[in-house]
Amino acid sequence: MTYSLEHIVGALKAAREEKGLSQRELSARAGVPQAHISKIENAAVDLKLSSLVELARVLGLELMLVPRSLVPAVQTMIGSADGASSPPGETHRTLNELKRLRNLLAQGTAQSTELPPDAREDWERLQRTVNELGHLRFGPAEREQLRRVVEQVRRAQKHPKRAGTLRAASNELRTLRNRLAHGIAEIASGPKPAYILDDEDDNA
Amino acid sequence: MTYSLEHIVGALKAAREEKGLSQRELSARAGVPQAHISKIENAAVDLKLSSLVELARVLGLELMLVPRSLVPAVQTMIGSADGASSPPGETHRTLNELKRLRNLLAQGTAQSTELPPDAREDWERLQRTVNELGHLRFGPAEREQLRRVVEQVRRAQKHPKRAGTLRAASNELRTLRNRLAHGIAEIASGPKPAYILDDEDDNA
DNA sequence: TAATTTGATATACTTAAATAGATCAAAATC
DNA sequence: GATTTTGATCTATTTAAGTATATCAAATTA
Repeated sequence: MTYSLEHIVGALKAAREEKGLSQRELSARAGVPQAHISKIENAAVDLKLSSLVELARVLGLELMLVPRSLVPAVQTMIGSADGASSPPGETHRTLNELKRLRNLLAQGTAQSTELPPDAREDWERLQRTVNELGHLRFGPAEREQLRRVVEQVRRAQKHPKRAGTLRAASNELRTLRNRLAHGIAEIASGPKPAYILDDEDDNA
Repeated sequence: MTYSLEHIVGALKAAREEKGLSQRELSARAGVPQAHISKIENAAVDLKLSSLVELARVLGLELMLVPRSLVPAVQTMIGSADGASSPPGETHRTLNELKRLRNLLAQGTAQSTELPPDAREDWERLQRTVNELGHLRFGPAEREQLRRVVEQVRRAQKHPKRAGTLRAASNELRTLRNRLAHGIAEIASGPKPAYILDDEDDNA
């Protein structure tokens, strides 16, 4: 296989991992069997253009033919867009942490109607907040804070009647969200995104 | 077929035409049958990645997966690199004109040994000069001048004993070459390319 | 520790890309 | 006007992508 094929195939795998998807999850989204995805990522097939385009689309990528002389410049652009403020692999871990939290909240949703009103409010607030985090950019410290929130939610689910744990988790997640939203404004020179905040915790 | 597939296929055809190649010529270089190239360019097959990569390579292109958000920027870069100082289609016509001239000179080479020494020298000078033109950038006026040179060479071949026609063609081609080389230096801000010129017609 | 998920590999089948070569009408060239 | 070149289409054959499904060992999660 030529360099270019290996490069394409490697980029697909990296993009899948970057999005925190398993091969089975990508399979479900792209309509391609998991076994075939494994072969593709291992360059064990010479895949068809339409298959490549579909996989790329699901992963937020577009296939382009670029004059060879411009390849280094384009690679630099891509690198700048991807690498900003996260160390390698960090995005993957963060997405996995967010996934765990969403799973916990999804599992517990049926039970949350049995909670006292205060706790149910915390639960819903957690769900709203976690949905606001997906596009924000985490560092290791932020991911560690997210992990603590996941722990707190897990403990709260184990002892539903223990007062305050869900509230603490909700507050900490909100703090994390505001801190990240604030940091994004600093990184992105330009007008800040317009947030409509439901809480008084507004540092923007 | 999705937009992206059509885009890729269109870019291949445009690149082939830009280089002044016929489907048969591309076939010979890429090792793909002409009939298949026709189908590819008409989106009548869902071609394999290895075929695409090979065609792209021959055409001076590289296949890249680009984040969707960067596609407009990359397209702008590509447009700037291609479109500089030539109107659409101009490069194609110029390459065809250069091809004609090369063909004429190649056909006439065997006979040129029968020419008087002066005329033979003009012939060789024409051949050297035409080889220096391939990478230079023509406008409509320059292409018209090239066309006149092709006419002059054709006439010289019809009447080999008519004095001066070959010399006139050789001089005009040299003038065109120097003008283009000079123009290139003006377009490309930066150090001028280092030419080693065989003639006194040195305007650099 | 047990259960679940993951990526890799296998079998069997269907569909189509790729190839070789020929041929045609239209366009371009001489 | 005659010849050559071009892009498109055709037939027949071979090879392999794509699919469905199962299974496995290793890794991860609970």
